[in-house]
Amino acid sequence: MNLSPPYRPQDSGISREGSLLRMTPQRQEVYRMLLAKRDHPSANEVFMRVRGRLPNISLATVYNCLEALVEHGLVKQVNFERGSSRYCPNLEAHGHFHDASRGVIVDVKFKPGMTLADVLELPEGAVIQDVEINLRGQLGLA
Amino acid sequence: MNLSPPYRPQDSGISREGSLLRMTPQRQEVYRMLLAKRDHPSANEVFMRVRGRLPNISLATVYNCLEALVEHGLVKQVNFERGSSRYCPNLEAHGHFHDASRGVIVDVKFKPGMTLADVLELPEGAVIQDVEINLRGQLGLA
DNA sequence: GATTTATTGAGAATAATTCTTGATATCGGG
DNA sequence: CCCGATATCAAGAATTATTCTCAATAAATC
Repeated sequence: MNLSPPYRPQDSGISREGSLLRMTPQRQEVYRMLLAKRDHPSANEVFMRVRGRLPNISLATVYNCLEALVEHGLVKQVNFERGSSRYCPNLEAHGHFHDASRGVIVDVKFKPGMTLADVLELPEGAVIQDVEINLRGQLGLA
Repeated sequence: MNLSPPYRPQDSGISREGSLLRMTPQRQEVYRMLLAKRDHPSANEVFMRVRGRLPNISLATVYNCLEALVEHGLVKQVNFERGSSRYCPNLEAHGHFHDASRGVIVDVKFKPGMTLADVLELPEGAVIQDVEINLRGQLGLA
């Protein structure tokens, strides 16, 4: 998979879910930025970062790209309370810890072999499509 | 604690957290509605239900009341993706399962004695103020 | 009882996101 | 390779849930 511009049709087809995702220059750059700095940026933050390489990109296009990446399973959308959505390229099952006083969100791993089903009484016969675990608080000193 | 109108000052003082909450007729009615039908209504749904008894209440006041109840720990605010916030009077630690095809949100209990800390590798020394667990999918036949 | 503070209701304002539209770009079939 | 069908883009308008502003009322405090 080639993520460098210029865009060439043969770059298309990145996806982890149903249909293929056409990897346009805009989507490439948005995805690249998410991989480069994994600090859970908002759409607007992605917009500002991406403008360095694509000065003509619009915020609406950033939203479109993020939506496409999320729909194709390359990126996770993270929502804390009613704040703006944030985006995370970590595809492993994990939660998020938000320290508002430091203004950071960090990934929280599962203990090896553990899942939510080990602690929750899931409804009988339920099919789970997606799980979201959000913690709020203060990180330790380190 | 008296939750019936008319409002009398001695009804004040309901709270599970820091300062006391003045239990005005509006807050009473909003809280009463949440307890009466625990289907995780949005602010607007609460507004419509509360109008039966308080025809002059405004949506802004419903938001104010919900905010006050949440701040004082009597009600939990539940957020799914970017939809409107929903409100839940179940104060036990629990998660929420959202079945979009049925349009319902159900509470999901923890297994006895279990907590998130049993499955997550929490950051060393972190102080957790709040936890949110949201599941999306389809409930079983029952 | 007078003064201060909190709450209410009505509507305006805000913020994040989505929608609309016309222009471009890509795809697939012949 | 050319052409119609589709997809994507950018710009700005529109939407939606929520918050803010402010004058009026109510309750708490002095």
